[in-house]
Amino acid sequence: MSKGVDEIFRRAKEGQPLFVERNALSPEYVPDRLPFRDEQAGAVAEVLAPVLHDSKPSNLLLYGKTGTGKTAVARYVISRLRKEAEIKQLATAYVNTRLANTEYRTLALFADALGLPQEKRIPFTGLAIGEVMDRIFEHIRLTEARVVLVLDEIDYLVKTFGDETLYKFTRSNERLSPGFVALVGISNDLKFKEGLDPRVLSSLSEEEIVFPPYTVDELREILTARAKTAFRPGVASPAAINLCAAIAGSEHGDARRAIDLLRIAGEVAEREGLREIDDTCIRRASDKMEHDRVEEALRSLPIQNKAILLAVSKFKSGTNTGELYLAYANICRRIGIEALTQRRVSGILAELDLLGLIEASVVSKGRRGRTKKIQLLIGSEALQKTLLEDAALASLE
DNA sequence: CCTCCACTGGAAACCTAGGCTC
DNA sequence: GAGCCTAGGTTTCCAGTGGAGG
Repeated sequence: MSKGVDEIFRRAKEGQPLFVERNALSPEYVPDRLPFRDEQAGAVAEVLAPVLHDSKPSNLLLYGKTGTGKTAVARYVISRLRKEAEIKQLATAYVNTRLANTEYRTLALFADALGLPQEKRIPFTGLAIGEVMDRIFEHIRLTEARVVLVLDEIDYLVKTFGDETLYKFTRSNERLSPGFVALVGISNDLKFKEGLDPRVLSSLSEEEIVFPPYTVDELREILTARAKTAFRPGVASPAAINLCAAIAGSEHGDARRAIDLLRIAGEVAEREGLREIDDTCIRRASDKMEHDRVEEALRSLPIQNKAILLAVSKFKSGTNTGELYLAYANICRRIGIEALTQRRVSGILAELDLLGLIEASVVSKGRRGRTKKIQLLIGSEALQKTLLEDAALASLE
């Protein structure tokens, strides 16, 4: 055991660090220049420019698939805007509505970004949505704040909670003058406008900018630029960068994935004590990303979902809802937790399906009824190993 | 063509944990 | 402290259903 540790330390000491600026490959990093996005950045800047003359800019929608640079462009332009702006009351906020997860928390994060005074702070639960809204508007009115609010993954907000909140935002500005709230919406979903109230739509999409996916060539150039700041010279060869760009490019030009891949490949190479990133590192990084994704998903599951998954893993060749429920109830008994109802278990199975951990499709077996056909999509050994790390399940050894 | 199984999945009610105001 | 609010997970109830076997 200790030999392995020593070995790792020895190698780490001998090998030179490959990174000089690891941050340049982190997801939050906003580079000085955004290659291939000059046009879009310029367009965003043009829309927001009126802020500099203290008037409210048009609301704006940014469209494009994941990893096409929407968020980066928005952040980039906002940071430049802050630099230029002489108005004291300028406030900018960025909220990712999917990460915020609920309407309430989206508003709470927005309020945080505005810096509401201590006694007006939004607690993480307990207030009516309307009350939160009132506090925010009240604050903006009192401080005469000029606010640019970026709502990332706005399609998620609308899809799950409706467009009520957006409607209120778009209608609030009369009351706030001379302050205002300008919205910058970011959406992955090109069709999300269809479900929107026409009044919201016309106000929200006063301006629209579309972000096309990156081509493999563009990805390559982006990676080359990032690699130059991130690594020592010679660490990331053109061939290595090509491969990263190709792997990510085959998944619809997602720059975020490409950058993650390169960073992780660099970490793999560093740990191995290599001088440069080779193909094997990249392949392993690619596997690791997939593996981490699954493991992370497993770990963060509630205990009931874990018990259900564990029950699924007992059936080598698939099972159905009724049979699974018995196995699950048995596990619950053994670890001493209350079993959920079959209705709920059925719902959780659908959630696990959505996460890509199992496949649960409805099949009809004629006289023998209708049920979900359930199949594990990941290795059952790895799954059990990860799940049994949970103290509550450990007694199943 | 009809039946009837073993569920599915929608709807509504309920519960808990948190926080508000008075 | 009472009585109100919310989010989010769960239970209860139940009408609905695809298709193999009759």
